[in-house]
Amino acid sequence: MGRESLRQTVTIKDVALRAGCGVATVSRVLNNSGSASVDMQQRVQAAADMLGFEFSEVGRSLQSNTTRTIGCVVPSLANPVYADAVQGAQEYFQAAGYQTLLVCTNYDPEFETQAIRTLTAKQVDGFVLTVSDSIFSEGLKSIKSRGIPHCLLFSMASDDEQSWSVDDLSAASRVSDAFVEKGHIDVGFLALKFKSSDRARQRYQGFMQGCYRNGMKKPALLEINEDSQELTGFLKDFLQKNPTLTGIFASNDFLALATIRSARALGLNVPGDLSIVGFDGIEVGTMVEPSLATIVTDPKTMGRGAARTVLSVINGTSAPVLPDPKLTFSFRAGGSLAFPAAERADDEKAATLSPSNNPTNKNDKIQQERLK
Amino acid sequence: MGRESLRQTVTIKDVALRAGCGVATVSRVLNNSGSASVDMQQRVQAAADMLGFEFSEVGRSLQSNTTRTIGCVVPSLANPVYADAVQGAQEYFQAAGYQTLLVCTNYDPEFETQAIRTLTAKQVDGFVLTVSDSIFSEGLKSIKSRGIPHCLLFSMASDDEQSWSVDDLSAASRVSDAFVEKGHIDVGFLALKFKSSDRARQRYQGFMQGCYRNGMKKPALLEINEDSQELTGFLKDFLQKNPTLTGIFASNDFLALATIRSARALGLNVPGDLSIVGFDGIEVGTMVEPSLATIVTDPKTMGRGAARTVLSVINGTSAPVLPDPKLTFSFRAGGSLAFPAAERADDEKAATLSPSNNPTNKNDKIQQERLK
DNA sequence: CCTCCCCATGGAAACGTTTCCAATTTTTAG
DNA sequence: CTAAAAATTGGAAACGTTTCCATGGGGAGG
Repeated sequence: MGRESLRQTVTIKDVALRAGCGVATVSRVLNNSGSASVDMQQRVQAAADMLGFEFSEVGRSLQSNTTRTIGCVVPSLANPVYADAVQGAQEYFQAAGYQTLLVCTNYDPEFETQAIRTLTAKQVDGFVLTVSDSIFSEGLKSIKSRGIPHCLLFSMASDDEQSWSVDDLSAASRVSDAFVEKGHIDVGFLALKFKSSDRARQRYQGFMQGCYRNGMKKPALLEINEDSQELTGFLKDFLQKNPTLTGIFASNDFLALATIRSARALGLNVPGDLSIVGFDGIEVGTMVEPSLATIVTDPKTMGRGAARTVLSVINGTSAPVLPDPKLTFSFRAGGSLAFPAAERADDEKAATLSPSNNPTNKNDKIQQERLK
Repeated sequence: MGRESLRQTVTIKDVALRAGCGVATVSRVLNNSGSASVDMQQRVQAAADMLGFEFSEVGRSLQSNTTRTIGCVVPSLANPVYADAVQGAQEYFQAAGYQTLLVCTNYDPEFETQAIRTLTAKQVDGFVLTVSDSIFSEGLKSIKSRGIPHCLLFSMASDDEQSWSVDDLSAASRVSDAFVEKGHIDVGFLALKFKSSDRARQRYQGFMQGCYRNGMKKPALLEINEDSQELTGFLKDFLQKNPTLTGIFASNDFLALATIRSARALGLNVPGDLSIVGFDGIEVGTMVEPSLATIVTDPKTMGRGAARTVLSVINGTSAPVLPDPKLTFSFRAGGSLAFPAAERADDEKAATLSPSNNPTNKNDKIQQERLK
């Protein structure tokens, strides 16, 4: 097509020519490094302005062996947890003069490896990443072996690295407390993409431990892989196989909301027939009726934290202290969790009215504040 | 600190040395360009593997004047519309071998300008952007004047450029139809950050036109700037100033959900005392009770489309055809919109039961399918 | 056996910067 | 006024690629 393929780009040479000096001088003036006479400064400035000159970061990168670019690898932006975390990281990087190269892996480990390889070739100065399996991740291995500064996000860290993440184990355990407080003994765990998510597995494990500790039954696991379209069918089967179940802990809030919908479609009353607890604490959880009982987290702070850590490694400054694991989450009560129907008569009012207006447990709220 | 600042990076020279040949040969072999003997190919391959060589994209970029990187500028990822659009664009770019440099402007025009400048310096090959004002955007001007391939996303395009966006005008007008069908005459418009969003302004204008066409009152405008914390207070004032209002069109779904919550906090019944309609069609809108009446859009497709357009400009291939404006949205009925209380008695059942299970208007659904 | 071609190969230039160093000019001190 | 010190300036190398071009060798056709 009629495309002018040569985008005229004005370089430091053009400026030097226009200003009648050497390129070294232009570089010094425009970077405020080294010395230059007032006259020369003006000539160079004028020439640069006239030509609309901008430094080419590519040339600079080649020379400085630095790109001021960070690779950011997350499973998906469809999950607001990651979207918020990325936003937090990006803002911090931007403020520090770094750009963010984003890749979504769609929870595919192979894709993750490939993406990390590409970003490495692009010479990113560092990485912030959520890997699907921090032990077996090829990409993470390669990053480590090359000694590229990095920080994990929502992934388990081994001893020699840092991770900003929610204490999934404790948080899930806390959920079992919430269930037992409301008299639930027999509850299930529902996860999407259990196989390819460290997080979901951690939560299940923590939940199992908590249930054990609280003397509850070992939670049955329902694992779905497709998008939640057919959730209703799966849920039906699940409930038939586990007829004594009174509650479900879903591994994230969307799944929890979808579960509420599916439960209703099956003619069940939430929380009367089935209590639901989510994980993540997305905002809409407070807007729905009944409000969603959930673990609330602060993804933006996590993202920002990971960004801080990476930059501290790059700059050789001291790393920010990771938050106390116990403060990385809090439990938010909500109308979706209440006493099972049999014992429910006298609690109905309290369960459906009070949590929706003031859903946050006071202690937990304080914790959450201190995290920021 | 004790940081090994020199990350040993193995270059093409090292490979050449190891393989006992010139750098040109290495380049040819590893790129499969030009010819090379079988023996040489093996030696080079072996050397490269042994050293763990990867091309430096920086060196390549300098040489080829191409970075295989696209700048992606959006207001925020906190809004799932943009998050989805970015994800769609990123996936398409990734598949085509391009990386995505992400910047969130937080709706700040100055920041937007700055970000575009930075990305330009980084020599991105193209841009996908949502600008806050497509007419006055400094950044957009500079992109155009430099002739950098770009495509707008959710922004009004001038004659000489392309934009993948929802037809806000028609969509908002369609909302007025929905209101009037349910017997509303006097409704308001609620927007967040009205000033700095093309979109909100377009929607208001379309809504006004639609209301006029339908013989409704001119919609009152409530504009809030802070995050929705104090929405309840603002809403109270607004309703007191406009006591005859029976419905509110919120400029996005989150705002709509927040409005429902605030309305309830004020003791109002939704939709009985106040009907609410949103915009965007986020998924949770179908999960809440009452389900949210809204305009549904397909941000991921939009993002992917913008990506396609940009790449077509870069490659000089023919641009994809933009979707018919009428197919960029559809109206989804929902329990949050019903006849006002006075006339509501006999519609109550239909309004609260039917839409929640099968919320999509049939015609609109077909349109939506064809958009993909 | 002699040409002529084609294939294989490597040297060197170019891409846009920064920075070292040497050369020249200006300033300062004595 | 002179010498030394300081400031100013430009040339050139280096960063990691790709690609143009020249060189040399081997095979095919005569």
